[in-house]
Amino acid sequence: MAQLLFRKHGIRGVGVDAIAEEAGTNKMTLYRHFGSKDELIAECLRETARTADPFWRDLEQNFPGDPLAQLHEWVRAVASYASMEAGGCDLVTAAFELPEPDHPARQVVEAFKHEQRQKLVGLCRKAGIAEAEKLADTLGLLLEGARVNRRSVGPDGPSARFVALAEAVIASFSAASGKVERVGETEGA
Amino acid sequence: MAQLLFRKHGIRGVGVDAIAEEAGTNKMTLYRHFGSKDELIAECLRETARTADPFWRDLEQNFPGDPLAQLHEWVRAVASYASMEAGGCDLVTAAFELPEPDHPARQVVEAFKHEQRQKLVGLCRKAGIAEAEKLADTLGLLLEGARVNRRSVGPDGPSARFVALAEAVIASFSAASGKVERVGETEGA
DNA sequence: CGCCCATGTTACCGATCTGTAACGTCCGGA
DNA sequence: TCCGGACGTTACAGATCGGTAACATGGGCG
Repeated sequence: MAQLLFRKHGIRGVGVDAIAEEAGTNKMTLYRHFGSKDELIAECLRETARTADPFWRDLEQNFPGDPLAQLHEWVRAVASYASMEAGGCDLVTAAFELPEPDHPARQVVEAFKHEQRQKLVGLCRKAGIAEAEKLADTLGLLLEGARVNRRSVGPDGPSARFVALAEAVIASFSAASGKVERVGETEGA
Repeated sequence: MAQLLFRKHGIRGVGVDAIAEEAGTNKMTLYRHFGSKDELIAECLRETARTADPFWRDLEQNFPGDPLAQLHEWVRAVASYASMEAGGCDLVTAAFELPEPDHPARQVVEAFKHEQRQKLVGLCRKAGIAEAEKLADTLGLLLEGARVNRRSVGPDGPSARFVALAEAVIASFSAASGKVERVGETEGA
């Protein structure tokens, strides 16, 4: 997958020749299929975005009818998903590296982000959170921040504590929703 | 400032000629001063990082001896700081665009991130927050996520609600610290 | 077999990029 | 006035990149 190359050298730092070689083919075939490097990038991101679908499917399948458990599992799963190095973060990286507002990759990124937010809001709502959108946005930004922080300062920074931080946020929103759960579980420093 | 060009076209999308023209000089002078484009980038980021110093100075100066007020002002200020388009976000962008682990710019980014985290932890501690590091990391990741989200999906996404989300988090940590303040202030959708 | 079409290969174009060389220019200080 | 150092300008080298043209190859199918 070309995403590995993009991650290592940056999208602009990878030539079409390198992509073709990594894909086991050659440049001409790539151009016959995608027409341009920008379209190739967009298709790569579409495929990356699709990796989130089985993720949500497993969530519903492993905890059917228990949205609160799904929410907690969401936290755990996104944290461990490829050590937070893949998925949404690659899309954000692309958005950073391709600032042109009309780049085909940007529509992919925006659609993906909007879709993930909607799913997370729905999960929070079904879990009985009063301020579902507020919690979903908090968790979404926390996750995005964690992924970005990991990429900028390494895996030993604050991103390593994402699960604990997210769980604390969920606990406070659950408490505010009247559902008295165990809150304030603190982990060792 | 070359950061404007970097923001518009990406670091790798801006040639040294363009930087020189924007700086009102020419390429040779830039090379005579910085030696290479990578060093020029690093120096740009160092200067960008320095813009955070007067920010913290103003915080201490406007609310002397009131760390809790400084914490709330921190939230408000980082949200409005250049509409969240500058500062730390440029450093993160650079880290994304320059994946080489030994690039001189990466040390600048890591040092800046670590320094900002230490300052925020200190502020939370002085504000009487029990789990100061936990709150500081939550706020830091929230901010990072908000800046990144704004750059990837535009200013109308979840990043627009950063202040409300951060305030809610601070309130929950304040409540957990025993300081009974007004919590759960909700803003209109 | 003979055809077709997807793929592989090579070479190339034009543009752009980092970085350098050589030379002209100008200004401030002794 | 003279000199030195910083700056400006032009041209260029070497490399890489996106994208294209022309042609060879090979396998599936009638």
